[in-house]
Amino acid sequence: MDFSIGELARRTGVKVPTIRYYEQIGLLLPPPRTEGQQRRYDKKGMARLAFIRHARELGFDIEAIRALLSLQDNPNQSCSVADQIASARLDEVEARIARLSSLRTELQRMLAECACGRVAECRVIETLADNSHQHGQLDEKHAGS
Amino acid sequence: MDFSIGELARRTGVKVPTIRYYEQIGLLLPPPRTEGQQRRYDKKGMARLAFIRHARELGFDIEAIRALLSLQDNPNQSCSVADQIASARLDEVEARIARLSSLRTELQRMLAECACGRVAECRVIETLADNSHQHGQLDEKHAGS
DNA sequence: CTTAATCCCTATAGTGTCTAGAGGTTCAAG
DNA sequence: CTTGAACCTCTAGACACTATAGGGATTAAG
Repeated sequence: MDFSIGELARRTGVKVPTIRYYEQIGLLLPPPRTEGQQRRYDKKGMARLAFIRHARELGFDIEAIRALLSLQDNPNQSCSVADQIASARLDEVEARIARLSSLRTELQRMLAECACGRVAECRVIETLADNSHQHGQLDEKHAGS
Repeated sequence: MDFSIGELARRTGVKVPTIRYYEQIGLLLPPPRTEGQQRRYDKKGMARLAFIRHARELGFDIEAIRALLSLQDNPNQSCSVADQIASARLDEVEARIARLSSLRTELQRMLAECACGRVAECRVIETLADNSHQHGQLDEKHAGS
């Protein structure tokens, strides 16, 4: 009914050192140990790790996950905070898609020219170098693998 | 017509030490200096930096940006080289768009289904806690801030 | 022309999120 | 009871910044 860190890694797809790292930074609670100091996990620990992994996949940063976990831990409060976190993330994702789409168009244009044997006149910089940018925070800095 | 590093930082939203860092790693060419060794930038340098910033926001890593800039820097290089770089980047862009689109879908669904009541019924939390997900690779590792 | 405030310089060290390695210990299969 | 895979801690490295220290340059006011 309980299993080692390697088994947990296999079941969740999170690497062993990463699991230890999450424990170190307090995302995972220290699990019980065997006599020989090896970690033993149960279903609950596994669910928590799966939650973290899924959230990381969606691009939430560690602090956002910490917040989401604390909501999960006391489920009697309103979920508007969770909503807020998720919709902020959605906004980011949508903005990103829009920009990537215009970059895609430009790269396609350059490739099309190239195919015609013309020396591509590269406008990648102009594509993204619009000065109508907002100086918001850059994010997704640390989306994990 | 030319301006200091601080002014450039203000205009592009890239922090001063980051600009110096980009110069150090060769993404930005060393600009001319004043008598007193202070950097002076012009419009062209600014466009290049704005481009780098946007590309980082979109999640390109430094090496990818180096490749994109090299398209810009030597427009006379053989079409096949440019083609290779551009199409590799295009693949990356399209993969990124696909990934973000599915994130968007999932985030939208999470939010739509959340009646915004107690956390206990919160779809956002529930969706993340759902352990029936596949163990795909995490990506977007180097999305910029 | 002096002075003070503000900016800039280099160099080094620290951050977050992992990931990899060394060197040693524990566990489970046989 | 032996052996080999898996575990342990600790340290260091990768990436892309970010902050700090200690000092010099530039600019606006007086």
